[in-house]
Amino acid sequence: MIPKRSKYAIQALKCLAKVYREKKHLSIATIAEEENIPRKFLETILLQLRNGGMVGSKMGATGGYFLVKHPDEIVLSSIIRATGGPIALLPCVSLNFYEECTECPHEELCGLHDVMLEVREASIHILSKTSLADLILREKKLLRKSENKRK
Amino acid sequence: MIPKRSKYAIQALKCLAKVYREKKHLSIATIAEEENIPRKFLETILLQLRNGGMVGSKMGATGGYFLVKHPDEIVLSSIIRATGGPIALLPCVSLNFYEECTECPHEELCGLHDVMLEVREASIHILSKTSLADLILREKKLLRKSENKRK
DNA sequence: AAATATACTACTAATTTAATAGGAATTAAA
DNA sequence: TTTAATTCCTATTAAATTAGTAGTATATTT
Ligand code: FES
Ligand code: FES
Repeated sequence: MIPKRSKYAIQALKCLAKVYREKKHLSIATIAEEENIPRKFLETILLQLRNGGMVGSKMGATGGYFLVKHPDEIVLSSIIRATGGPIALLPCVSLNFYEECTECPHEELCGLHDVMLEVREASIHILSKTSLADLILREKKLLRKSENKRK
Repeated sequence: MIPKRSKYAIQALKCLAKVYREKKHLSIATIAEEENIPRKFLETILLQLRNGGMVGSKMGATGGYFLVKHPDEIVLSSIIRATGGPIALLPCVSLNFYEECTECPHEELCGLHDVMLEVREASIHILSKTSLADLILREKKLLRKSENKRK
């Protein structure tokens, strides 16, 4: 499971992606309300994303946050990583939260390690080819599909 | 990440799988030492696996645990599930730990949900085709490979 | 009987994550 | 130049989860 922090980050960035073309920026409060995220919590998340160079901010009244890259270029795996979420199922196969398995004598000889590497690769493959733009596109498709059903 | 509990369970079952043919059973203490797992913790894990019908036990002196199914038929996904480990990256796409996303208005219209479903499917696909027997086989292959390298 | 196991339940400790608090700094507009 | 709106930053608290332990009952073999 990824932390809520990472999920909230994805939601917030999706929100910003939607206004990217108009070069608008959104305030924390706006995003928090839109996406049902606790405002103060979101504040720390956006700060983290800004320090990680994923978003930009403008201070003062009428300030806010905005994407610094095109929604096509921001992929889910980097958002999860930037917010400290592990993708792998075991620490010994995690790129960013690597920890040795004290109970396994040799990582290179461990069958479980080997399988979990494959799982990680499969997950990362999907998460790093899916961008914010893709996410929005998917939602449009899902909406069309559900409208067709209703008929 | 899956809990340590699940990792320990896989290790312990792999241990039991290795003696399956000889119809032997192993004591908790033996497995704990072999696999570097805290004995008392392993006790609770094996109990859970027994209550879940994955292993059998024999009480009393010379007692111990043994597999009730062939190592070919016990797959990683069921071990992880039996020990309460989530495989999905979000509760809203978890089969066994499902929880609604309070912040997303409609699950069917959520792009993130959609992507995370794919990730879950990919992970489960690997984990449910890998059995204890496969794990042991993999380790044999890894050993051969590392021996060749050393030459 | 003694020794060696599992069965069971409850508890404690440790860690992590989620969320909040509160004020400083910045900017735009009244 | 004051006021209102906003980000910036750090510390703290609260909540939840997980890891691990303790202790005793029960069963089986020798
Ligand atoms: S090395 Fe990590 S599971 Fe064995
Ligand atoms: S419904 Fe779970 S992420 Fe949107």
